[in-house]
Amino acid sequence: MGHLPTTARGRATRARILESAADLIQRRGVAAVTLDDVERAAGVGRSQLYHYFDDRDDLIRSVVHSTVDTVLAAQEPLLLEVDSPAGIDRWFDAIVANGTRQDAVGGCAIGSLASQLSGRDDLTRQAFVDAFARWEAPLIAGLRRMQESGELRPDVDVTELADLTMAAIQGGLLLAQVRRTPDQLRLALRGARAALEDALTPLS
Amino acid sequence: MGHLPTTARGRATRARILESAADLIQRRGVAAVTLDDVERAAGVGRSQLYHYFDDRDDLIRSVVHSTVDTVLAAQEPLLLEVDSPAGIDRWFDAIVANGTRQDAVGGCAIGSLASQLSGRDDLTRQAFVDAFARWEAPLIAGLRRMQESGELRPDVDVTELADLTMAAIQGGLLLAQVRRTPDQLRLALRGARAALEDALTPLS
DNA sequence: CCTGCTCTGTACTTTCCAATACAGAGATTC
DNA sequence: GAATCTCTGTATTGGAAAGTACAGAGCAGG
Repeated sequence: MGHLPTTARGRATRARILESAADLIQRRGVAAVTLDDVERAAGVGRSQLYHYFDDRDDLIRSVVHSTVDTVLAAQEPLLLEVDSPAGIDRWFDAIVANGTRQDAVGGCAIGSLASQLSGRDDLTRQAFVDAFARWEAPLIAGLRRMQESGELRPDVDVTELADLTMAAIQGGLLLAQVRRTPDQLRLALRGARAALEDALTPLS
Repeated sequence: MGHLPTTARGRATRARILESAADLIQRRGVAAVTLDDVERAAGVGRSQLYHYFDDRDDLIRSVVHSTVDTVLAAQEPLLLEVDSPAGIDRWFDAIVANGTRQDAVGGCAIGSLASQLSGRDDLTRQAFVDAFARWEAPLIAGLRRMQESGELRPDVDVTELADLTMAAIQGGLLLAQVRRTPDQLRLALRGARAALEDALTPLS
């Protein structure tokens, strides 16, 4: 890992590099982004890149971590409320809305990176394992609260339900990316929603 | 597109190039595969590559088409029988088995390519739209037969059910690739299976 | 101010890899 | 069996992009 900045200016520069790189990668894919591109987009020189990052691979890894943090931070408020059907609906709606943004190519920022890079080395793959685990944790916690409060049948495995939901999200986003329409994402989420419905306790 | 081979030897060489390239790409990702790699793996010289393909991009496009054909051909016998719960189970089992193969990194050959390349140009993206459509068609047809025979409720939208299933498969395979375990794939498919179960006519 | 640090700008070197050139081997037709 | 295709091997070129060198600017503490 390259030098971490100590001054405010340094932090701003490093952040700007990561932001630009993440944006470019998100749009064009990891392979199609050169260091020159990043420099131009971030308005920095070559020396800055190598001041803050060891090499290109280090930059990519940093982008992965940064992207994961950004995505999770953006969803955090919603993820804390996934302990009711209504809360889950709000979360799903946000995912659909995000996947429908005009500027977005569609697809999941994390999922896209994962399928591009998880075959690279085990360290990188592990980063995605962690990312998905962090993403799933609040969902599992929310479902567990629902189970404890009696909303969810006690015999359902909440981790399985969460895994199933994550798979639906990822698959839906991938197909939405290919077809450039959120329809299939909506359907996939509806499927996950149905699985949740099944796990609810029959109306008391 | 480069010259199509006219002799048996030529066909064998072209096929060997495509096979090696597809294998390398599947394992390392499109970006990490060089023409030298392909040459070495296929045991051919540089001139062969440029004899059968215009340039690198043409080779990649050809790999995409070839991969789609291979995957669909491999599943064809099972896909023709997805007109009963048992047939669908057999299909799902095959997908899980395929994702669990020792040599396979996991992930869907088509899905991985799609998320790497669908952002490239519209022509490439369209290839994946077609691929998924071709893949989904026999499933839709099977479900429709089930509906006509009364096995499936008449009010369910079979294309929605098929879309949902494809999303589950893709998401499950992506997560299986990241976690290197088929567990999540199995769960995702179980979710799709449950959605199907819901659509069956209540036991007569 | 001056000393030592972090940070930045530019020009250069090196490596890698796609693409080409060209000659030679193998096949096919008449 | 000569002529002309298709196919193959090796060596080279050209360009792009990663990585390096080094000097200079900005900013702290004494």
